[in-house]
Amino acid sequence: MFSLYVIGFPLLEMTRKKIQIKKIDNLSSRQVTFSKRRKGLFKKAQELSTLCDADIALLVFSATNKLFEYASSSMQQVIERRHRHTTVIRLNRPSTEMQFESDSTNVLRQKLEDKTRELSRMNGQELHGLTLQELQKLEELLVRGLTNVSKLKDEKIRQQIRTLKTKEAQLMEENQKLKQVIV
Amino acid sequence: MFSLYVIGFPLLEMTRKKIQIKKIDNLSSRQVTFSKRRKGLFKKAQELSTLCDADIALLVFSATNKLFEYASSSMQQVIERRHRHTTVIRLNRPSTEMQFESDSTNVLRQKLEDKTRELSRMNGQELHGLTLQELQKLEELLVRGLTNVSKLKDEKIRQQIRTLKTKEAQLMEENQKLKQVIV
DNA sequence: AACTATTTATAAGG
DNA sequence: TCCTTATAAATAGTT
Repeated sequence: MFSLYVIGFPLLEMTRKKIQIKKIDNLSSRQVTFSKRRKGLFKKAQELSTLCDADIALLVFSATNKLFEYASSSMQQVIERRHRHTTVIRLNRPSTEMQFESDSTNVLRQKLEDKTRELSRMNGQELHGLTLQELQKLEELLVRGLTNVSKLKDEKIRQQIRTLKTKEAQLMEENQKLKQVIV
Repeated sequence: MFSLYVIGFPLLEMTRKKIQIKKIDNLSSRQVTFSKRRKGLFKKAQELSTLCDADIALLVFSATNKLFEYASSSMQQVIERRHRHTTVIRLNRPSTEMQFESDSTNVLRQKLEDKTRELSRMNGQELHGLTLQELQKLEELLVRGLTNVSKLKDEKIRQQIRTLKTKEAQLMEENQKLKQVIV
């Protein structure tokens, strides 16, 4: 409860401290943190649901593809509710669900046409008929997409740099050894 | 930072205390708490995602049916991933049934699939297989599209403002005339 | 929206 | 995974 301090410095430990929010390097620490924080997150979700009468769904896929989920009512229910919510708002975009089997040629043609138009719009073309609100939605969509793409691109670049640095280190080491053999 | 205590009793306040996790009766307290805790929850979700490389989706419907959502990648992606996870029986390609279909249908299907994937990618999804160069191209495409959309949107907004100002001026003029008639 | 005492979550360590 | 404990973070009640 109470720490012993001398002019702001803890006497007993220096180890427990604030962490940066970035991917934890060490695998086992990452797993431990995942387990702890996941538990905390689920608790918070269910508290919010209870306290404020909110309907909440929480889906967590671990890096190892394990699924953990919580839903205050039922997952299916929340997902469907979201679907209703978003399809009302979306631009005239047919849902992304694939129903290839039952589609006739005409339906396929229609779908293709819709997708083509939507692609055009995301490329900033065929925007004439759109209302201000629809333009705003489209803009948001593009920003989100761009954010994701940029994030991944940066991640890839960083990964490449890491790989190159590792290689560099290996080569330098090898080089050293070779030099020693020569001398 | 430091409270004044006398043998364990706070001298200054007794008000802030632990709450029970049950629905908050008072509406405005409930709303405030909803807002605060929702923010906290979303933060925790995104921290967990970053720290542990987890893919997370969080859906919150307020008691007033307002939707708040967070997804570390994309909502659609996470929901579909869950679908794949939970539906054990999933046939990717019932190829035997395709024998009956005409070529043109298959061609259409292929095209539709391509467009769908392209759209997903513009939404920042399905990016796994892409190379750095492909990501860069995609990013440029998105930036161009976004620029166009934003430009048009801004134009529309300015147009609206001009229209409103014109109307305002007309109304003021009319107003003046009416006043003169009255006086 | 801002403030702060208190509660809660959690990082490091075992 | 569970336990412990110091510290960081969230937040309940108030202004």
